Amino acid sequence: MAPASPRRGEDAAEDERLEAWREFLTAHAVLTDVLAAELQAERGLPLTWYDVLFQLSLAPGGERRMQELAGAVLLSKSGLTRLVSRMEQAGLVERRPCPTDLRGTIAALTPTGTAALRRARPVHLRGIREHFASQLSDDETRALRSAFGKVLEAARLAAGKMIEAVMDSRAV
Amino acid sequence: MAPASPRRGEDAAEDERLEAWREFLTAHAVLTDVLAAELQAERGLPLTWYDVLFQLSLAPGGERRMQELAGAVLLSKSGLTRLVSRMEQAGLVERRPCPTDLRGTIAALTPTGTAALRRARPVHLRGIREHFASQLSDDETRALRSAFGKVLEAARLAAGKMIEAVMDSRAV
DNA sequence: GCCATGCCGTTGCCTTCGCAACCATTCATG
DNA sequence: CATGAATGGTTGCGAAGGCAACGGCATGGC
Repeated sequence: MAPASPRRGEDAAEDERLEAWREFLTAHAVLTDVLAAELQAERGLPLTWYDVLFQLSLAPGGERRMQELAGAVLLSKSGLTRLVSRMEQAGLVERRPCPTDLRGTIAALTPTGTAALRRARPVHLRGIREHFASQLSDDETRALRSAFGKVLEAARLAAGKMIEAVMDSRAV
Repeated sequence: MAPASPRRGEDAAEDERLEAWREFLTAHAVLTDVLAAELQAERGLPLTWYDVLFQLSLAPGGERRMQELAGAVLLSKSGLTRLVSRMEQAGLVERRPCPTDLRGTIAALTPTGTAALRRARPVHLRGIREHFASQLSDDETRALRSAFGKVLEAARLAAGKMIEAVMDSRAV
């Protein structure tokens, strides 16, 4: 733990980590761009729409409360209100009143929405595989999961409140 | 309808990778939110502004051509035009004509901008260390860099192909 | 039962960003 | 050189999302 010239080694290790951070940012930007463009080109579906359809499909009955859904797709409530309105107008989703809470609104998949998701999902999964998953060795996959796990845990501690809703039912 | 038994191992490995993808997305969302909020709260500086200041500080003379800078901060050229305009109005950056190309514009750090970066950098670095770098072991750091490197190469290739596809579809 | 307080979803307003059109300049080609 | 194609930066326009405020409803304390 006490090498002869500690600063040099520590700085180099630090630089590696900062470089990893920059690559992390770049990889995210490039990947989401490519995946969104593919989905749009091949299925005419924005990635945010896909995300909503998918999160709804995970829920029993294909329906969820607005607030809950907002957390799942990482949007503010106003952002989700408008996103759902656009999708409703396109016929992919419908609103209905919540029977147990008259304040609430439920967003639900329509048959059209279900069909759109069924058509889009293979395209998106193929993209994730092609551009991300297939690039990882088993070791790298393990390392990533371990690293992200720790990062998320730390972030939860640091920002607690900010993150609460985020990890709940968030999947590909 | 996946095949029953013979592909179990492969599917499990696939699921691990999709899980890694999901964590990747969540980690990015959470981290950038936290870091942006910290920088804004402690230095009143949006993350995008920091990014511009930092990229300029890397260049000799603290100045870069607009187009080049746009690539470095992952914005479209119109996006950068307006971002630089805002920062110019705040006095952090200045525009000057490019001496070797009359079409070009150079964005350059002002003393104020340099000072703002000097004040903000420790805060941001502390955040990256605290929420990201310090969570990674040396092995994980290596794995991340290797993984991101491959992902980026593949994604850029794919992005290139998409551009070609667009060109082709225009039937020049 | 009643009221104060808080939560849900929507809306107005604002910011940020991308695309495409545009002008000025450069470059390639004859 | 002359001229058509390409490039650099800005701008108009529109899409998307966050914040704060609002009205309707829920709920705990009395």
